[in-house]
Amino acid sequence: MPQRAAGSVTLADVAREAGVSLATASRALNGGTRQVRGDLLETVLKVAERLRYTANGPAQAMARGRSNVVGLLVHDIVDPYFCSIASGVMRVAARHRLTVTIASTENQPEKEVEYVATLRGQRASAVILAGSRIEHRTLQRRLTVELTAFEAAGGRAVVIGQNRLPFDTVQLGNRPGAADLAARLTGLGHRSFLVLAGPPALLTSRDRLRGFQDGLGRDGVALTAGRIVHTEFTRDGGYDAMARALDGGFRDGCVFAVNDVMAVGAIAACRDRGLRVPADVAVAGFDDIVTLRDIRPSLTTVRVPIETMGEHALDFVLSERAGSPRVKHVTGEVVLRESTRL
Amino acid sequence: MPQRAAGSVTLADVAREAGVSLATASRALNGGTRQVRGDLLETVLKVAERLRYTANGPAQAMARGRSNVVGLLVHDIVDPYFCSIASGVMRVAARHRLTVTIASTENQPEKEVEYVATLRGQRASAVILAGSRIEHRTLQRRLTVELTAFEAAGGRAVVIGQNRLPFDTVQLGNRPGAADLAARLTGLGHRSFLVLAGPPALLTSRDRLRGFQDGLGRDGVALTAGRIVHTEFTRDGGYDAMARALDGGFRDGCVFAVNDVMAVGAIAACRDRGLRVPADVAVAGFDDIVTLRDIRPSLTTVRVPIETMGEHALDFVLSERAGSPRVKHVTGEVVLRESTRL
DNA sequence: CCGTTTTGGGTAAGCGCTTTCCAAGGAGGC
DNA sequence: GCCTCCTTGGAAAGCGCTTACCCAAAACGG
Repeated sequence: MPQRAAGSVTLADVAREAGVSLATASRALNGGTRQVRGDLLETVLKVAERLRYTANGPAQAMARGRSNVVGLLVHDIVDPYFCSIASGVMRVAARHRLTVTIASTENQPEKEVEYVATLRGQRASAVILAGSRIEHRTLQRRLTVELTAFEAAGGRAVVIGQNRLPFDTVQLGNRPGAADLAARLTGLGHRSFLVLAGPPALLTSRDRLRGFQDGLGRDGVALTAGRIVHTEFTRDGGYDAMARALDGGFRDGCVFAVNDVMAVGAIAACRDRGLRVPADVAVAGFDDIVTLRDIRPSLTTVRVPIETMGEHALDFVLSERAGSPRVKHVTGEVVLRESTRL
Repeated sequence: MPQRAAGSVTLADVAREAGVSLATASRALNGGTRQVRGDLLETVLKVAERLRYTANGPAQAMARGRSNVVGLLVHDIVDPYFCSIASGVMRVAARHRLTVTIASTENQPEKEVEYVATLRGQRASAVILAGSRIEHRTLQRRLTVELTAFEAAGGRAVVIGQNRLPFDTVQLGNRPGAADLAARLTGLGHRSFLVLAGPPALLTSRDRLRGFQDGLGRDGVALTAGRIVHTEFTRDGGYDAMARALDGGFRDGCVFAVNDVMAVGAIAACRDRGLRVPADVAVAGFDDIVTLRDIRPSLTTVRVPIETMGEHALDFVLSERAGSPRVKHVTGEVVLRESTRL
């Protein structure tokens, strides 16, 4: 048996000191609906305060069969997109005395399954998947199984991004957002396009690419296969892909990088090759990352209410479970800036 | 009593199915030093696998008197500086099967005390304070009391930043770093300086300011009080302070913003007033935030191994407690780039 | 070949809470 | 004034694990 940790005050101490039973002390401090007589309540609270009592989280979690932990799964914690989601989640969580634990898959989607299992073990009250879904049947099926087990064990699962899993989802309108962007760019007079897309399996990237094609198609502009470059979903991915395209002879067109950090990489690649943006090459991104608003030329992009998405996700967690999975739609808004001026 | 959560497999289930006692099952799956006979071990592992058993975290934590949670306290999770620290901490944590919970004080240092208390309640194995210490006797005393209680309860406390609290500390050489920067800037020929400092109480800001003054002093350059502007430790703070300085007539000098995001704000303010950097105003920052490396003009700054600091912090957590607080020194390195070219 | 260690399985006592169940007392209703 | 209903305190049964302790059997030493 572990020795009693020194200096740790238990509920029993408070109860004894206050001259009430354990049950009463519990009800006074962390209880639910049951009433406690006014004077007793006050005494207990006062004693707890005096002894600097803090409830033992694990013990509460065990007795209740549920902890107050919300797990947030991201692909990369340094990516400002995920930071913003985390910020939204944490702000709402703090208001409801929930603890947020963050785990990063480091861009290995198979780790999601593993982390959900861990969170199930922790009896977490919810798990929020913030990373893009991917096109991978086996993996997504295993994830569904694990998430179902998680919900069966009493937790809540919420997905941010694509509505591909049978759980409450905060869905971002990637496709319409990208279509709008395409329309605005053709409206500006652009006719020759290049898309820097992420890994082919990444749904966020696919949707943005497809939406962009939708938008171009409506204006009768075609995007040939050669004008789609797949790369990493990162700044360096954007840089490399842009560099390759330029070395392959691409000039005088408009580049759509499927996210802002890739767009920043693309601009850097252009600059390193002596090309001016937007004079020689126009560049647009997606997300409107706040940290990147000071990039010059300022980036044409699609503004996404990222923090709000995190807040919505936690709202799902806090609300009653619905009969069937709910979807909260969130839309982006095109912001034209210098990087695509013609 | 909470009803038994459906679909949740307990260690007892595994033991029964494997035909061994609870103790043996426990020792086979999560046990410490005690040996389990080979065949039994194998059976237990196989059964656990088949039943998809996951240990109940809270129960383990309660039985052991300690959870495997590490709490990370930051001032603002969207700030890339803290993201990088979190990244370093999480990378090491994942290797040691530790769970990281992040809490943001939202720049209200008094919340630190509160969060440490919560973590004590969670029986967290460690708490890492990542935000800058502040000059505030009462608050720091209360924090020390709380952290001492935390360690008395068996946890580990680690501080990143200034060595002001009697706990293991990863100390960043802000003062020498800023002094080096000052030396290099005077070396470049700069003679007229302006410092955009953070809130007066923030030690990170104070140390960088003081170090900068040290460095200037060695080269016989003085910094008058009028040339120090206090502002928020953020991008917008940098913008506002720079704008005020320019409106107050500041021209033709070198601006040291005590961190990179403030420097970015300062550059934006210059641009908005039609001033060129570095031709009209030179600007330097501190931190070398990766996300900001694509800002043009590229930023002269002091490179800080931020992720490494997070890693060191967790190394402290993982190592044995020493007799007296240990300090790991980390230094910055000046990187001259375009923004201060003369 | 017997006494002494060592090895390793099992039993059961907690860890610090929550919550069910029971009982006692008070408030109303007739 | 008796019965019922409501309120609220307390006793105690867990929640799912870890581990101290016990004990049988194997290993070892002389």
